[in-house]
This record gives sequence, C-alpha cells and structure tokens, in this order.
Amino acid sequence: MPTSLTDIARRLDLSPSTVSKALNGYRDVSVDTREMVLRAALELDYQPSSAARDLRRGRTDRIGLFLNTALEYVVDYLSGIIPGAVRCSQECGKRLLIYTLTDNDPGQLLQVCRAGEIDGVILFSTHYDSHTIEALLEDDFPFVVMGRYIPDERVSCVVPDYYDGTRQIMDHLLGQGHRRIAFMTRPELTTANEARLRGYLDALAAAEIARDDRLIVETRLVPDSGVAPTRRLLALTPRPTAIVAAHDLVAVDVINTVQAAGLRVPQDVAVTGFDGLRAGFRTLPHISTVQQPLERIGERVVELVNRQLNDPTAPALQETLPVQLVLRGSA
Amino acid sequence: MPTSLTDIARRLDLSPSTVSKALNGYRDVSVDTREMVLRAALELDYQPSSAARDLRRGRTDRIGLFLNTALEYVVDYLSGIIPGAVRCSQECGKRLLIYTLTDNDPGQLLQVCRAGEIDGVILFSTHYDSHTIEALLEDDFPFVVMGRYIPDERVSCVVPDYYDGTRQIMDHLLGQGHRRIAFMTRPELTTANEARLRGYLDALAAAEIARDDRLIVETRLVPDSGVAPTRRLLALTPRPTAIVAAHDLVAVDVINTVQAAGLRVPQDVAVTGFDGLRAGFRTLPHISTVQQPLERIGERVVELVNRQLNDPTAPALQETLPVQLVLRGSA
DNA sequence: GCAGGTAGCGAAATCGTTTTCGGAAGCGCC
DNA sequence: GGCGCTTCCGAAAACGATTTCGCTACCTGC
Repeated sequence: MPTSLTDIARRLDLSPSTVSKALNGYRDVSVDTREMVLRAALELDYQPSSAARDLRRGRTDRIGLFLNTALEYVVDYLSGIIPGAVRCSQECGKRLLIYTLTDNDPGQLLQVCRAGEIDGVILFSTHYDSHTIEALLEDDFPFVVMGRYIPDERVSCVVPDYYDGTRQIMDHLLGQGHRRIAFMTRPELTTANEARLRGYLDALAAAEIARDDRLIVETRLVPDSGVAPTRRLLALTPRPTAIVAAHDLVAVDVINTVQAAGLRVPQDVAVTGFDGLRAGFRTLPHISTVQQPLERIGERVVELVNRQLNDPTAPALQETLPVQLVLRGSA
Repeated sequence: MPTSLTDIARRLDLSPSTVSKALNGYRDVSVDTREMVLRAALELDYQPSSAARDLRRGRTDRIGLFLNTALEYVVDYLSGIIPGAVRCSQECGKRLLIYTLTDNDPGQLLQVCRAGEIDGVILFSTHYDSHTIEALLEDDFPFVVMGRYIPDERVSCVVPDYYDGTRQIMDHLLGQGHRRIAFMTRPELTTANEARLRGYLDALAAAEIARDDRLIVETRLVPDSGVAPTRRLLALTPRPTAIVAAHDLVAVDVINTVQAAGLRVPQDVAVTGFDGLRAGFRTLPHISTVQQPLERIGERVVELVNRQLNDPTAPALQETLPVQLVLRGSA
C-alpha cells in the first residue's frame, strides 16, 4: 500500500534501477534526474521497504539486544547502557533493537538471529547459557557478551572491573578506620561475584584483618532482599561499622533498614553499593557506590559487534573497563 | 549463508513450493513428505528468512514500541507494562519489539512504520506530537496511544483513571482526618495532570476545605526534584499533614526529605505516590500509592493494535482502566 | 471402460529492492 | 570519419520465501 520504488519510476517515466541508484547516491545518474527522483520521493513520503532491501542486501543494519523477563534488575542497568549503545550504533549506521523474550526462552534468540532479523546481537543477563553461545559461534553470528566474562577466547565480552571496584571500596572504608566490614554477596557463582568476593578478602588480608564469616551474607536481587540480612548484621556484637552491598538496589534496602533501626548513615553504619544506578539517588544520603562506566559499556559493546560485522575474521576481544568509586554520602 | 528453503528442497529432491507447504501446514502434502521435510529442517537448523517472508506476505507480525531517551521515568513504567504486552502479543502470534530513537526524533518512528518493519505501533510518553499522529492516521497505520487521552475519536488509547485515583487518595486522607493536604503537580499541561488536579480540588470542595495555593506545588521528574518543594512545604505553618505526590519517584524524594527533617512517615506527615512503580518499595515505609493496572494496560494496548490489524475498519476505542489505592505504610 | 473426483506435487509469478552489465548517445581527438 | 571515452540509463537477475494454478496419477462408481 505504501508507495514503492516502482511507483516513483512509473510516475517519472524512469526505470526502477535508475530510481534506486538516484536514491542511493550512485554516480551514474544525472543531476537533473537525481533531483527529480528525490523530489518525487519526498512528495510521496517514500520509504524503502525494509524487507525487500534487507532481503536483497543480505543484511539489516540492525543490532539486537534481548530483554529477559527478569526485568527487576535489568531495566535500571539497561537505561544506563542504552544512551551509549544507541549513539554508537547510530555512528555505525546501525539501529539498536530491543527484543522481548516470551518465557525467557533463549531458543527465540537463535531463531531471530537465524531468521536474519538482525546482523548481530548483544548478550547479557540470563542469556549466557552455553548452548546459545555455542550455537552462535557455530553459525559465525556476530555477538558480544556484556557484563560477564566468558572464559572462551572466541567470545568477545565487555565487563567492568569488579575486583578493582571492590578494592576501591574497601580501601576507602579501611582508610576511614573501619575494621568490622560486612560484605553482601550474591548466590550465583559468576565470575563477577567471585571477583568481588576476592576483592573483599584480599583487602582484608592486606589490612591484616581476620576474616569473619558472620560478616559475609547472601542477598538476592528481589525487593526487600536486603532488609533481613541487614537486621541480622545489626544484631551482631560488636556491630559492623560498614556494609558493602552487592548492588545499589540492595544498598537501598540496607540504608532504609539501618535508618529504621534508629542508626545514622554513615556515622553509625557506612553503606556502599555497586553499579552506580539511578536507584542510588533515591535514598538520603545518596549511595556511595562503584560507578560502572555504563555509557562506555554500551558504546564498546556495539563497537565490538560492529567490528565483527566489518571484519568477520577479527579475533575476539575481552575488555575490562575501569570503574570508579563515587562518594555520595552513605560512606 | 544460513540454510534456505531451497537448500532443503535440493537435499530432498523436492520443489521449494512443496517444502514451503510442508512447513506451513498446507493440506496438499503427503504425511511422508511432510515428515521428511520437518526432519530435514530440524537437522539443518532451518529458520525462514524473515525478510523474504515479510516481503512476500506483506506483513511482519511485529508490533513496535518506541523508547525515547527520557529514560529516567519511562523505564520503570515500561518494566511494568512489558509482561502484559509480551504475553498478549504472543497470544496474538505477534512479537513485541522495542525501538530506540536517536535524538528523540519522531520522524524515525514514521520511517520505521512506512518501511514496513512493523505492522503496528504503540505510542507513549513523548511520541504524542500531533504531526506523527496525523501522519499515522493518513497512512492508515495501526497504532494505539498508551497513558494519555487524545481528544480525537479516530485514535485509540488506553489510560488509567487519573481522576478517580486522586479521588481515592484524597478520600483516604480525608477519612484519616487530614485537613491540610499538599498536592504536587507537574508542569506539563496534559489531560493526566489536569485530571489529577481536578480530583484534588473536587475532593477538597466536597469536604468543604478551602483551597490554599501554597499547598499546590510543581515538581518535575528528575532526580531529587521532590526535595526542595518538600522542604518548602515543611516550613509552612501550620505544616501540611499529608503530601500527595504526583508520582512514585517524587514520593521517594518526599519521604526521604521528611525523614531527614526528623519527622515520621506517616505519623507526622503522610505521603502518597502515583503509578505503583517498583520505586515504591525502595523506601521505609513503602509508598502508599495509586496502582495503575500496568500489566492490563500492556495487554489492552496490544489487543487494540491487534484489533486494528484484524479489522482495519473497526472504530477506534478509548479505554479508561480502573486504578486502585494500595496502602503500604506511608499514608 | 469411462467420467469425475481427489491427492500430491511442481512451475511460475510475485513481493520491492539492489546491482551488474551492456548499450546508446554524445564528445573530443587524431 | 573512425576510435575511444564518458555519461547516463535500462534490462534483467538476483535475494528467499508464499501462493495460485495446473498437471499427473490414482481411485471410485457406474
């Protein structure tokens, strides 16, 4: 129903080839013809059919990113990533698309890739299952993993420096004289969580403070998940003077719980987060946290996909991006 | 590069037509042939080229939703909408896609629609500019507006009942004996904000309480936007005993500010939000708010798009969905 | 045996582009 | 005038699916 290239051709008594070339900036079209075509295209609100164009060119100039239904966490993170990713894909002449998965079924990701709806894909969050990665590798389909290190030299990934971030937090707290520092970890056995725990333990060791397992607690990323663990920590004697949360969202719970117990943040208990999400501004005081370079991650991840698109033989890159402690009041 | 339908045809010594028919459940294919084809398709990881299929069929079975870069607010709202929208689109045999706009340029929305990348589109947030709507109407392109009422009988929209929600809040507060109730509005002149303000004023009038303009303040949706207005409200004498925030995110600021001033929520100052976003769980006490039926909105919006797809002559529908006050502690 | 019906398959057109290739016209130059 | 070179344009072949239509067998019933 919308106007097609042949419509324009008929109207101007030209061949479709010429019209196409005029629109695509080929040099073997006279200036007059080109102008005629462009004017007609504008008048008719012509927009090339993406299906036809994609089919013929064998590519779509689209990059996909799949949203799983664990939106709780993902969405805050994404909103930090997106501006960088969008800007970068625009510069590369691509468009960034976000797909929604029904039932969290990673098979759909493969379907979309194999159907040629997108040229490349960004994997993150729960889409790391090794079967998907293996299949993408086998198909030679360009992809980059975001936020998690994959121990396979064939896969590109972009991760923040979890270890160093935790060391920065610990050095700050230790520098402030804290000696009883609680650490909240997460139950998943990921390289990220492992790196954070290692940062915590190494820092303690460097400061010659004995590890106290009562100060190491688990929290999950669901609402209020930080409340109960915090209460338990506050009940300890001696009470910890600082709590290193696994995540900003958890830190919000921690701060609220500490304050509800009649204690002051940071005077009585210092609290730190991780990631640097917007949630960190939703408490008073705001959360001192390790800021991930979210925009930069978004940029790099798209750049790496684009790199694979331009040169399929390029070796995979595994990048660790520096993070930075930002002190906003809670520690 | 991926296996195509003709690959399967050659391998089985069949014609492409037969293979296509076998895969699409046509009845003029023998059971044996069908099984052969299905097996081969599975073995070869066959996935039909979406470009070719879309081109031929003239539709994509995709519905688009555009993300503007005002992510701050949008993202929390979206994460509530998405589950319902995804479920419903799946039931309709469609897929929901989220597009990212560069530069917030609504022209891109029209481009995508005209290019036939999607069959229908959901408009929300800042994509309401009348030019876009006018163009979509002219193209007969299916679309539904979400979250804002558009005074045009040709456009379908789904909105929560802002007026009634505010009345519910006010009735609750008045019932608790509050007489000095502050109201936070937003600067944009939308039907939503107007409906809320009307709800506030009508409730006051019904309770025979005189309007006091010092109690009506403006807040915008940026971090900390609620802090300064709250301080001003708390400095009034007599102090308001309740604050009706324009939005959950603002209510978070309000609660934090009230508590930082050494006052208790809700005993000294009751606070209410609006929308029922996850942010409402990030304070202690949690926020009493007007819960929008987010999942339901997502569902209905997709259903209405689908309705237009199935019957292009169907009249537009303008739906107001009921909202519900949920008391979580802050009021 | 023959008409009519059905089951199973393939040929070919089609969707709207892009891109290669060749051809016609015009020009300059010897 | 002939040769080569540009400039501009069109014909036609793709891309990979869907869908219509017709054809061949075979079967059924008389």
